[in-house]
Amino acid sequence: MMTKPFGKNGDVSELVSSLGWLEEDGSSQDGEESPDMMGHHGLNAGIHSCTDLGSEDIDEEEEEDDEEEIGLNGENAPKRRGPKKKKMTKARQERFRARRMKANARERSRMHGLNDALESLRRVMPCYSKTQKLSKIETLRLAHNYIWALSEVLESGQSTESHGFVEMLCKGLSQPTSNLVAGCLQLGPSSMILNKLEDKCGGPVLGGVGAQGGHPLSYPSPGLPSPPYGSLEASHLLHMKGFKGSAYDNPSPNECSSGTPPYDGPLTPPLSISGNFALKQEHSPHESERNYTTHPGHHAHYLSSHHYATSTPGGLTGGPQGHPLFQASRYELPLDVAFDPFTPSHLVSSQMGSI
DNA sequence: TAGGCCATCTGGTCCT
DNA sequence: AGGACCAGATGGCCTA
Repeated sequence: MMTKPFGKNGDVSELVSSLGWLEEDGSSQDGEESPDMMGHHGLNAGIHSCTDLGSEDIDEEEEEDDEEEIGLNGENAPKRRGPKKKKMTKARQERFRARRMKANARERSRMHGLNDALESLRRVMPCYSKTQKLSKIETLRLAHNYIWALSEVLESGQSTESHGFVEMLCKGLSQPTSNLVAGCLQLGPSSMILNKLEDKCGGPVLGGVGAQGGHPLSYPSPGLPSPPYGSLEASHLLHMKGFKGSAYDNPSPNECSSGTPPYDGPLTPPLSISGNFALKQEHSPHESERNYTTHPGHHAHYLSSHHYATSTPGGLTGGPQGHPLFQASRYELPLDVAFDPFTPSHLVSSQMGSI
């Protein structure tokens, strides 16, 4: 397992040793579940945790000191005052290990449950592919956008086939994910919007297009750990170009300027979840599993070399030319990618009905 | 090689 | 006391 020496975060070995993690010769007790794993953590955490653990077991120490206590300082060492120095007897080590292993198993199980839930969420996302999984963060963002977009549909009656709908879905997503979503939607180019945006912003849109092959609507996102996060909020696009009456008339605090956080926090959707969605319902429940077989050749390569959508900066257009929503007229999708904005709706509507 | 994403381990905190 | 939840740390894997 993880075998990393102490020292990166400070000298923990002394602390560990004082607690009995190390044998007298200083070697680690055991391998996989060795408590020396604590040394991997920050020094502060390590210190606190170790000392806490020490005090925690003081009670039982009384009963075991007799059996295995080893004089660390030798026979002639002066007796120390104050609280007894904690020693990790073998029995305690065993108990600790058992406890820790149990906790680890629980934590694993918990995380697996979380991942299962995330996978369930992926399946009801507008764009689902078994092989090209959305990353966790992208899944959550897309889910957020999806709810938001559907709410907007209810609120304004906007078509789910509009560019705006896709733009809502893509808001704040990484370029690859945006490409995936837009590609799945099979939307044609919309250079008009792009051009107008460029006019407004006085140049290539936020450095996203051309040279770096970024999302035409993307802009730098210094605050986020992940790559090209940040497609320009759809509302910015349409609002500033006078798309009155659209779903994007809601004011946005952001303008067409640099430095705007790509995922600007709460996009509180209108809470219009009381009724049923008036969406296309003709898809069978299994349609989300259908395959798109547009360009199998490319797909094979794509699928073999990309696991997560977010790890494909070139996106589904397979190149540096940017977002297919505006720049491509055809899309290369993974073989098993399944998208339509309506497929999940049968799930949504059925679930909404119970609300 | 750097960066992104992930699983896992771990200790702390809170709750029952 | 034990479990759930959380966040930090770490290493592995993969891709550009």
